[in-house]
Amino acid sequence: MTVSQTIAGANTELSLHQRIVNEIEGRILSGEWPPGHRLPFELELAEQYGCSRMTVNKAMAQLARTGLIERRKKSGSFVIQPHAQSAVLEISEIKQEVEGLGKTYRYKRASREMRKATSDDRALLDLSASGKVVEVTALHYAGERVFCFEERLINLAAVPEAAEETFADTAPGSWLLQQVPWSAAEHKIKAVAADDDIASALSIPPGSACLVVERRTSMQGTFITHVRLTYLGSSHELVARFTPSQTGQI
Amino acid sequence: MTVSQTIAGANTELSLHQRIVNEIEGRILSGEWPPGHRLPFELELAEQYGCSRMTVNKAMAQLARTGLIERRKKSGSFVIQPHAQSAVLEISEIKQEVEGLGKTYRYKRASREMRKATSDDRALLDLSASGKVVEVTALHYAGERVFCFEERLINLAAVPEAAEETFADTAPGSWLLQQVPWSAAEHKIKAVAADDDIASALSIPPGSACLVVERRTSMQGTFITHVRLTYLGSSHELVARFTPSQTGQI
DNA sequence: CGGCACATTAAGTATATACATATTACCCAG
DNA sequence: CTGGGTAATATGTATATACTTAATGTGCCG
Repeated sequence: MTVSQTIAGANTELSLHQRIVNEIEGRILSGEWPPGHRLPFELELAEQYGCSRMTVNKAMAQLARTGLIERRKKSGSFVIQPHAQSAVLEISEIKQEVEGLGKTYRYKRASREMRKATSDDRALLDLSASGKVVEVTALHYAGERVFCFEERLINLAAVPEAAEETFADTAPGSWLLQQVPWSAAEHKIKAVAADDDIASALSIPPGSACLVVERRTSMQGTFITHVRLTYLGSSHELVARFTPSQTGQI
Repeated sequence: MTVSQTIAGANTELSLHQRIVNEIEGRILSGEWPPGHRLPFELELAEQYGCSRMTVNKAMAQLARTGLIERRKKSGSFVIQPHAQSAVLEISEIKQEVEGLGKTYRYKRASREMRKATSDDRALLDLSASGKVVEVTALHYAGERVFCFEERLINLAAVPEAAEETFADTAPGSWLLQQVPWSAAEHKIKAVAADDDIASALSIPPGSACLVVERRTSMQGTFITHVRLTYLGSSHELVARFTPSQTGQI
């Protein structure tokens, strides 16, 4: 431990390039360096911090990846104009969500059907050829109350193992996570009035406001599954957060 | 242009460390390297790619930041267990949203009031001391139709300039973007049935399902503004995407 | 046989160096 | 004054090197 480290205090045990990131981020967030402002050149910062250009470069590259600055050769680095607000939406599994509320979770399959893909199915899964699909509908309970109604389509061409699975006891969401570890997903979130089917499934009056989350999961370009989750509207909310520094960590 | 570059084809003009990121990402996404799998050591990868350890390190650091792998000294790097799905929700300004639909955008202020913060206001903005706030309600049109109803609170302690602004012609959202360039935000998304006020503002029958987005924007710990946007439910949907590679880019 | 010092290993950080690339600025010829 | 070629410049990428740090394993000695 050198003397300078002891003096530094709080910021100790942070790498230099991370400290540079933090300080620049602070200046941008505080408005000291407003959008459009040109930050010092790498060599200038290197001199200020008494380090090499490579170290500064590492910091600047990180800031550029998180979208706080834009870098132009020969011109320098500039604070970016805030465009669209983007926020990170954490979509946890329903079981965790329910247990997070302190309720006991229960799963109940309502129906399961295997069939040749209809034109509706093909639209939802972006299928060109006519393959087979499995459709599962299920209920997720929080305590005695229905929490969420699930309607799911699984593309059998992508997940042939789904033909053997009844989903009587396992929720298709967590089952699929075992089969297909990582994927890209596309979500649509909307509010709808409950139709008669949904109303009876959720035991609410027809016409009630419900939050609907539709997710389409793909892997390497082909769609695996499409799911529509219908929540009892007033009792459920999604939370999304935006913090510039963690952008990296989606 | 060397011969090898010409042969490479599609992947040309990608930096080596980015190519390494892509290939490893592919193996993880395809399931070839399942969660928990230990990837080759930096030195092994360096040899495979015929490059230095630094280059591999850059790639691995990026994968670690995006949350695809976890790195442990002396042990190696491991594919991470899939936790919660997180998706990036792009929340653009309403004007852009409307124009993206090919409709003409129009803004109309409904009311504006400056007052000492009530206890409700203080709860929404996390105010401890009793300061002043401005409350603005406004309508956003898409063509002839109301698209969205806005109810906004602005913390005057954080943005004193708001006292002088009437918001008769400028939407508070875009105005605030000028004043407070960068910030963190927290969103809640839910479905509600329109009460009488909302119903008359949006000219829909009371009880209709509406999508509500509530956003609380903070800077350096203090809350700037709270806004509730009420959309005509069935006509509007939010879209969120998850792609592992871009996690960095919020 | 148990515990602790020490060596080993893999990643983390930082540096100097080198060359590539994109873009701007400048200067000179027409 | 204008256009185009060229030099200067800031970032981008890659390398070899060196030292640090944390975790794991090993072996020695009481």
